Amino acid sequence: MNSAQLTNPETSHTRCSLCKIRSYSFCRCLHDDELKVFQEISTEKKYENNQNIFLQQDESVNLFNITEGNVKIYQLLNDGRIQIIGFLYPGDFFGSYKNGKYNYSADAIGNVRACVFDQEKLDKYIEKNMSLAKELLHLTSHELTLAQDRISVLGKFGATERLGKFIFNISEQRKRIGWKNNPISLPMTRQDIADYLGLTIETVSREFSKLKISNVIKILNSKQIFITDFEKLSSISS
Amino acid sequence: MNSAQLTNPETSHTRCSLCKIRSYSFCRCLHDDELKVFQEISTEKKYENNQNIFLQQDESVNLFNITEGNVKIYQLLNDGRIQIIGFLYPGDFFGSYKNGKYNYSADAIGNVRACVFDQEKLDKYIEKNMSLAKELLHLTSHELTLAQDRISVLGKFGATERLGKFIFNISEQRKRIGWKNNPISLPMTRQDIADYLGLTIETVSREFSKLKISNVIKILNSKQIFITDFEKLSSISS
DNA sequence: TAAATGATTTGATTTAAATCAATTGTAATT
DNA sequence: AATTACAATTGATTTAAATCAAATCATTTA
Repeated sequence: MNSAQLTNPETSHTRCSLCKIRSYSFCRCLHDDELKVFQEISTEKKYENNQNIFLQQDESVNLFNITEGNVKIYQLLNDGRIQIIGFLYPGDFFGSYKNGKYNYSADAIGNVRACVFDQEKLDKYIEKNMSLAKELLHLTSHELTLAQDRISVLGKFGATERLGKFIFNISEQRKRIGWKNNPISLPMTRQDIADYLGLTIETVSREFSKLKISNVIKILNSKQIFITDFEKLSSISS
Repeated sequence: MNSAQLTNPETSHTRCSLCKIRSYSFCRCLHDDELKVFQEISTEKKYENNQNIFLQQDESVNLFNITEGNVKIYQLLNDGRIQIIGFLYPGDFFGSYKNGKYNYSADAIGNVRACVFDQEKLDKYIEKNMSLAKELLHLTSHELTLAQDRISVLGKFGATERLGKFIFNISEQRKRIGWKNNPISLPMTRQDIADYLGLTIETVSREFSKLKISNVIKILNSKQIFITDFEKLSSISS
């Protein structure tokens, strides 16, 4: 459950240029010649299902970029409650910090590969590459708008709207990264969804059943759902 | 309620160098010689109480930096509900956007002065100034951690914890910008606090009363509160 | 000063979601 | 196939916060 594996260094000289998710990732702004230098400052690591990537209280020394699989980032409140901040997908980067500590913990959902950057090295590289600095600024700014939208969802939406928007957003996100967006797979558990939406597992389950009964979705199995009525789903999601 | 005033251009050549809040603001990273060029790309505007600064559906052409007063940024949901994303103070910048539109609306609370930047001009300036680019990246990244913390509050905290943390945070923030942090003034209305905390005005009012009865705070008047027991307030805020 | 308006507080009732409890479903292990 | 363990669903009850309603307080205006 610990100690991630490094990929074979003999193949790593072409790692970035072969990377399938680069066009969704912050490194998309780099030219081929820049890429050769850039890939020297990161290594690819593998994580298995439920493996912890870092904890909130850890010294924040790395930044991560998902190349394969899903990651959940979450805050543990001091009485044990969990709030999942986000589910991350290939191309997403994570590892933001406050006062030298990470601002959340991160766990792998399923098998995960990620580019791991040393924060100081990345910082030095950014210093010499304005386009990367601007790309990171725009991406972080975009992350901020997503977080702000989520504040509205948690502050004002009811359970039905929350789950509706959750499913709708996942479908949109799948389209964006070029995956099939109809039967969609939900890699996370019901408990994870509940901890993400600020609800309990029972409420989430009931809301899934309501969506099923009102013919908005079909539940193929607990991790595969088919959206029957996009129109209705969209209107439920406010 | 509209059309903001420009300050006298004859005094503006020293505006940035005289600016009292620069040490809390993103422009703090600029040297005196850089400042002379920098202040050419912004103008200072005044807004009065409740005046709208921009709307969510507006084309996002400007970025703002508060020099005086308070601003609330909020999202209007399509059925009229309001979620206040944040209360902003001198030194805070705002105006983040998604797809060319602002991601929220912004109103003045009381009298406000703000530096107004043309987004394109600022972008061009950033291009030539790496330290400003990095400062903005770090600041945006910090904003993101604050938004993530707020997601946890709205997802998992009850009414008592929410108001407790709200008061506690304001006190901390006042300390940070060098203002007195005990009798603290709350420039916003109870309705605003409710819309910020994802509660109703009645619940907020009841929670204020509970804090008063349990001798955590004294309510001097509805907009001035004195914190009697920081220890207890801190523990309530989880 | 009185009237009027708006903001805030307090009380009574309702409701959406949490909690408590049991059951069903699914996958892994022997 | 039976056993175990875990995940998900469904039902009954409780509860925290919303809603509905009225009273109080503060500020502006006549």
